[in-house]
Amino acid sequence: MPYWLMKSEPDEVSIDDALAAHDSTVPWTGVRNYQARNFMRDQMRIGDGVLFYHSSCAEPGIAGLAEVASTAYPDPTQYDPRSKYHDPKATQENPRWLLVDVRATQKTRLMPLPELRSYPELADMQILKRGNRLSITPVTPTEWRFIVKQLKAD
DNA sequence: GCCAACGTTGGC
DNA sequence: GCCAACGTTGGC
Repeated sequence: MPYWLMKSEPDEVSIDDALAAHDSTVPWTGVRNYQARNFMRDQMRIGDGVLFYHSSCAEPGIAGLAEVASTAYPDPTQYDPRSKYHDPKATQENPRWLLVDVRATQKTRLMPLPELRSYPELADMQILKRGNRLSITPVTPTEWRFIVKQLKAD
């Protein structure tokens, strides 16, 4: 079972927002990076584990756990001229951008970025690498188990 | 607000 | 296909 870390700006969709949504499920709109899109299209499967990460905020870090709840399908915001995610080059016949549904399963304590950096076990996490900007990154089973264990320890 | 890092664009 | 310019991300 693969695992993922997915960044969301809590001003847009926080873990609380996701838990409050119908079925605790939100469409992961707005991914506009080909590598992240390809992860969703080619590798994500229903039931994959997701670390719900808050980014671009006062205290960035892992804020909850979630799971992939759909396979990839076209992101409707690409067709909406009023959306900031609008892409004039996308057509119904040839969608450029995809999304998956994500179901939040639990809010955890916040595990802030400096704490993530403090664990030697997590030194190879993509999110911690210099210049990392990808909004979706794979997480190894070992990293997943370690993080979940830390989150449940208190 | 700053700025390093990196992806995309477009002229050639 | 190269690569400079530009735009965006995201932590600080």
